[in-house]
Amino acid sequence: MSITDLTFNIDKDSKTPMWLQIRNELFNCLYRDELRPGQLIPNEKTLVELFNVSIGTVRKAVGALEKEGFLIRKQGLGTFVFQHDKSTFHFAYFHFALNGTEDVTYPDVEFISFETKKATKYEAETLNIPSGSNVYQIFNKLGINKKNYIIDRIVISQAKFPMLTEEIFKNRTNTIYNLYQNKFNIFITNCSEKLKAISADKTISSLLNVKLDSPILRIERIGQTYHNETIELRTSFVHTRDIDYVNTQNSTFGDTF
Amino acid sequence: MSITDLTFNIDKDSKTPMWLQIRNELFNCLYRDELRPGQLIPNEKTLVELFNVSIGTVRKAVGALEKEGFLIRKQGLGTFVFQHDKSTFHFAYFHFALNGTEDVTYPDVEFISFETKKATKYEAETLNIPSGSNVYQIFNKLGINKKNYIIDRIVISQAKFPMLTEEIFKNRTNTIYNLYQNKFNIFITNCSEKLKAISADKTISSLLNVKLDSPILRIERIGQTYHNETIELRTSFVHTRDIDYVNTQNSTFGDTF
DNA sequence: AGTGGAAATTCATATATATGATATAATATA
DNA sequence: TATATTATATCATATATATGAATTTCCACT
Repeated sequence: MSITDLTFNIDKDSKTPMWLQIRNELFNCLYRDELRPGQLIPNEKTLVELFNVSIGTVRKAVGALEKEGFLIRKQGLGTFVFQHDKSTFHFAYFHFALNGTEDVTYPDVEFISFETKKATKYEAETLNIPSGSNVYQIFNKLGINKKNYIIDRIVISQAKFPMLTEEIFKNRTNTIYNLYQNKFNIFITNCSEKLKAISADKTISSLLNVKLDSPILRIERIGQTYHNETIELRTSFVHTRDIDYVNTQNSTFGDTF
Repeated sequence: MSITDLTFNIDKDSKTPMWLQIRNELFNCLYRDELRPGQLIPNEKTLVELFNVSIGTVRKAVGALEKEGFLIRKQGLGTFVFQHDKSTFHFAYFHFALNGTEDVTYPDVEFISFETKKATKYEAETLNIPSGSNVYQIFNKLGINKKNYIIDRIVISQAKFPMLTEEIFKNRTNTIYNLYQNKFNIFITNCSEKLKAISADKTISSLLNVKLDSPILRIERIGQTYHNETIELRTSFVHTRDIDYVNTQNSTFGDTF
């Protein structure tokens, strides 16, 4: 089923602007997977016919989704659905820079372990799965310039990643979100992070090679899909002696006004 | 000197689009203070005459500055220059939420101390002032629901805030950035934060009422103006037992692609 | 087979114009 | 005077259209 076979009804008299209706219809196509990551979407002329509006209105709708990051426009080529990739990963979800710099460099990732276990109460609640159901728990070690600073613990529902094995995970040739996207048809669109300072326990101190009770930055990240279904719970334990968690907010505004 | 008295030259043959040229001209008016915080800018028709372009081009330029947060459009009223205010502060620069919630509430602010001192080497470098020159150092205590969780230490150049006194600072009726804006004509437009986990020293532990060596989240925030002149160095020491530093990134992207 | 250039495709910029929505100001009316 | 109505100003949405820029495709020519 191609998107050009669908019919869309834009209500000219609705109180929501036509461009927003079109933006929402396109968004739903992304959500319903009628437009897949990396795919070329119909050109502007086709969209004009599909939605029966003028080209300016189509451009406003597509422009909105582009600003939101769901679409990528390329002059002379076409407009594409965003996809997770090494090139797009870079600054999107990795926030660390060496002391005194602002440069967020690509981390070295080293696999530690992959296991199946029962979800804790918190994990089950967060992932919105039955209490005690199976989850995969994966540990990674991340570093910069050959020095390890971060332990990543990933928890995902087994039910949502049915055929995932340690081999598949380890042998991926791209980012983890790219693996979710390409092998499991799960597309992470937004993340929320909560940071605390904690003391290193025995496990963390040995993994990060720091003293017991050293101050550690703990990041709980929740990765969600288009409609805020929580897919991944990722906890990072960071030794911040040599690196900083960097958060730059340009301009005058936060989330909303 | 009103902006309507100025003449602007938009080069129709330039490789930079006309809308961007207009956006930049308007931005420079903000930067040069020809358009001041809170001020109503000329209406679209006037801008059309001023720049000698069509209304669509003007709207694209203004729209860009609106997205960047420098301008606020109000239908039926006009377009205004953004200003720092209690209402705009709320989510912009305060990132903390009580455990288990996502709600970033307005903090209680309690004044601790105000003093003049010589800048340390790091402070002088960061603020780009001569080593050893005078700075104000201000301590505040921030809390939520009557419980204090955060110690804020503000360092600003005395030279840039010539007549600032403890009284003026304490008696402000709005946010600190509003004080900078209205009394000192200094407008903070962007912030960059660097976070680390550290151990509470004697001072911090007593101020935050925690044990010595408790894990503390330290945030170094740099506040800058339109053209990235660093104005303020603010260090927050946060007891994160009951609160989280929250960082939500909607959509798929970080700073850039 | 390889190269260069023209053509086609697609998004980007820009103009001109009309109508609608929203907030304020001015006016008329009770 | 107080209230309701009308007018005005301003931004928002939408259409129609023309030209430009970037990229790929294709074809003629060597």
